[in-house]
Amino acid sequence: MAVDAATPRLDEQVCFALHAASRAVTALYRPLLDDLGLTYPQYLVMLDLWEHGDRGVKELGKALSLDSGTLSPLLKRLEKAGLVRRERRGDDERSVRVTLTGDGDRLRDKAVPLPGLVGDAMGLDAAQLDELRVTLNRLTDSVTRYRTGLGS
Amino acid sequence: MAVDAATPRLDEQVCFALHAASRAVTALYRPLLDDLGLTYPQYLVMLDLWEHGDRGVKELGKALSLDSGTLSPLLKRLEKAGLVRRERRGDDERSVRVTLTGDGDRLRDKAVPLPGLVGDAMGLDAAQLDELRVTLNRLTDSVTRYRTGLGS
DNA sequence: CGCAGTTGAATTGTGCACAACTAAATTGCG
DNA sequence: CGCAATTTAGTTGTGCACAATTCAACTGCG
Repeated sequence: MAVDAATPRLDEQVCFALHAASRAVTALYRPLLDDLGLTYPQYLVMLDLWEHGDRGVKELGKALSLDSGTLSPLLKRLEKAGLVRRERRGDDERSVRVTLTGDGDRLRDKAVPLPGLVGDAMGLDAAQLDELRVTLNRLTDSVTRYRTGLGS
Repeated sequence: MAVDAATPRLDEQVCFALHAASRAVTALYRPLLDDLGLTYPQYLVMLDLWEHGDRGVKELGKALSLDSGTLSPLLKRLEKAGLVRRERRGDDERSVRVTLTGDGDRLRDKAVPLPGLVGDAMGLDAAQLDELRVTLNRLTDSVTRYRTGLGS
């Protein structure tokens, strides 16, 4: 074999395929989310709030794997847009509770059709999408465990 | 069915699984790439240069799906780190040729083991990784075509 | 009670992603 | 040739990702 046989090739890297796919999907969402006045990460936060209604910053961070350095300014922008309220909890002044406003709650209706549209554009059938999601979640779990110490 | 049956659920979204997986893999690379003095996007650029040796900014952008707004400052940082040279072409002064320096070329050896390490951490066997890569590339193509006009 | 240690959010700083715009070089057409 | 249209990088501005730090609020232990 040639000496450079081991040189990593860009188009063979799963990591690059992952990176590219993620950016492509975000780019597909962008014009749709523009109509709702949201960015993609803001949309993920709203999805969580629509589902759970009432969250601490810490809880959001855990659900989305984001830290306060990302969430704090993002939540301030959502607050400025009138979609959420942020208030210190009475029982623990350290923690901030994030709540949907009326506008934030109503925005949900406009968001309902998005996943269907995006799913269609992916060019995979329901079974393939399901399998992909399962595989990606396994990969994320595995990588995260690996990364956070435990070797397996 | 309940009125909220259609509310998109975060953990059912393929887009979120993609986003989370991509960030988890980048986070796994980070400490490894720190040893090479590279960030993950810089590593992708170096992969392309190790493979092709000599590239215009435009070519890099096409290969990595990045525009000059991202690449220009990134390439300047690589130049400052002594890994690449940037020079205007003689025959077309608009275009900038990016070349590896000796240090940039030598760094390749240190990068060879990375994909193997990361592949292991993903917890999937070779066949699953291969299938995942193919599926992601199909998805990216499909989404990109959809996004850039042609409906199919 | 008092204080060390922990926890939760925010801030700061670096770098990427991308849209919108600028500016220079080149191409091609009348 | 002369100029409009195109091509190529770079710049500016906004927002996300994340490390490192700060600070206040809380907890628990002596």
